[in-house]
Amino acid sequence: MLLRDLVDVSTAVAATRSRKEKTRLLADLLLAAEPEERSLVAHFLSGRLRQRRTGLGWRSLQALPSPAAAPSLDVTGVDAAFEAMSELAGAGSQGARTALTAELFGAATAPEQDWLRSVAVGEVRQGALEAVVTDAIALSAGVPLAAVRRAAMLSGGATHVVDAAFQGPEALAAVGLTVGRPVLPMLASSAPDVATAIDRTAGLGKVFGVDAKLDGIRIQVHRNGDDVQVATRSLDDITHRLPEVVAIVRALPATRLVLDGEALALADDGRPRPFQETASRTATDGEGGTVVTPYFFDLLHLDGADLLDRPATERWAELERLVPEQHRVRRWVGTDPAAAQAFASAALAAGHEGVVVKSATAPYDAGRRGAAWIKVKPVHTLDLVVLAVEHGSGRRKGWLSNIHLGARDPSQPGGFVMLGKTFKGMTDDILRWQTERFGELAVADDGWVVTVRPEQVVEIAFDGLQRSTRYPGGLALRFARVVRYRDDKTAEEADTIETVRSHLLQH
DNA sequence: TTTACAGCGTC
DNA sequence: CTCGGAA
DNA sequence: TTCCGAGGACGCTGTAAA
Repeated sequence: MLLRDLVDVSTAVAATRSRKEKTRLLADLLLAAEPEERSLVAHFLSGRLRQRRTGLGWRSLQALPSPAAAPSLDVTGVDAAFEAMSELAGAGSQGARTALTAELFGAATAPEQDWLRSVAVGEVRQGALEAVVTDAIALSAGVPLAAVRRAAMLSGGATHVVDAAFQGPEALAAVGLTVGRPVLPMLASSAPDVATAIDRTAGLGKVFGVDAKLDGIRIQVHRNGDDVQVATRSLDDITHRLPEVVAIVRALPATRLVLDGEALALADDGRPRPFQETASRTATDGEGGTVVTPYFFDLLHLDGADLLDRPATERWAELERLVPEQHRVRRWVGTDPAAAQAFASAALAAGHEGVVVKSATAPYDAGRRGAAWIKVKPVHTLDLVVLAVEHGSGRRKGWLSNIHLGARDPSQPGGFVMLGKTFKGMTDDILRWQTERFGELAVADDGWVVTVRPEQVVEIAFDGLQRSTRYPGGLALRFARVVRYRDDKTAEEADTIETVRSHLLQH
């Protein structure tokens, strides 16, 4: 299949907002592909390469050769080129990568170059990613969507099941949980408080569970005999980085199992260390000084029995039989909202991030973010001052979007210290308003960042503070988002860096 | 040999 | 990871 | 309800540049 055909479809998909129309366009292209190309085409249509890393990024794709006049590239050749780049390593590899890039992009027409750059940097914006492609796979193969979805979740993604889908419903149905092949993890939606979470997940009078929410990294552990694998949330294999987790799982009294949990670094007193320490340890090749401790909260398979479709209470019971308490997430089960709230407070007091309220009856819905699991985390707020704002891109082009946030700090030149940026929590109305407002306050514009007079106060919600080497205060906000602009406060009434530091002490 | 930076993954 | 818009 | 896309902070790794 010519790349041109794929790029044309991507352009058409981007041009319509109708999800059904997008699905139809994608399905038609899958049907037009040769059978051996279908999986690759599904990757490309999902906006992803088959290769996990190519070494290509925004920077290295800035300067490109002149585009070709006529299309000639085919999808298999493009995949081969990216594969070659992904295999480059060692001295001189950057030069070789540049040469391969020039060759590939030089053979591409202008629209093909645009698409190639987008897919390489992971920014294909066509209003359709894997979920819509999953619909398209079902439509083009003539099999039920639910069957494709389920197979995709259990095999780590839709692109893995394209061939099975085209073989028919029987082949799809045969795709099950396989020990040793990670499944997409079940996700949690969120609620502002425990009572709301209970209401949404169970309802009054029903049994539900409440898990402590640990601030570490998600791990999915598969064991087949002595063979143990550890996967991250995105199904990356990090087995070699976590030998202590491997040893713990290998010691469990079973031979075949799949566990879901969280791993984190602990202080000597057992309290969790800051997330950054866990992240550092789990991102490091080889054993570091920090030890990570696994805590499991679900069991998907045990010695030949798939537990995915069993109600949560049954999976929890099996988990309790298999895993000793010291490696299980703290869990409360009952019907009393007040007791649940007390458990949540205790979890916070123990240094955890919050809780996850869980349906007692729901199956393990791999890859889904539904009402069966609902996380609740406390929210902090500060009144900060906007120091600058960035021009938006994509659907925010033409608006001033990402704002730079400062706290009052008399010791700093200018009187403010920057704590981070945010683009979250802005409605289109707010975007319109702030575009006008910061236009009035602007004192400089380098084409990307507009510096403004520090006069506008904004109420910012955030999840916590982290140590920063980038920002002069040594602190940065985690998950900052706009709550509202405050026109009732002047910049002199905004929060100070000392107030911010006091938040750190509370935590 | 050391430093800077881009790419990539975690949340 | 969070949030708002849209189907 | 589900999906997408707007982009945040950090830290590790490998290569190029100093």
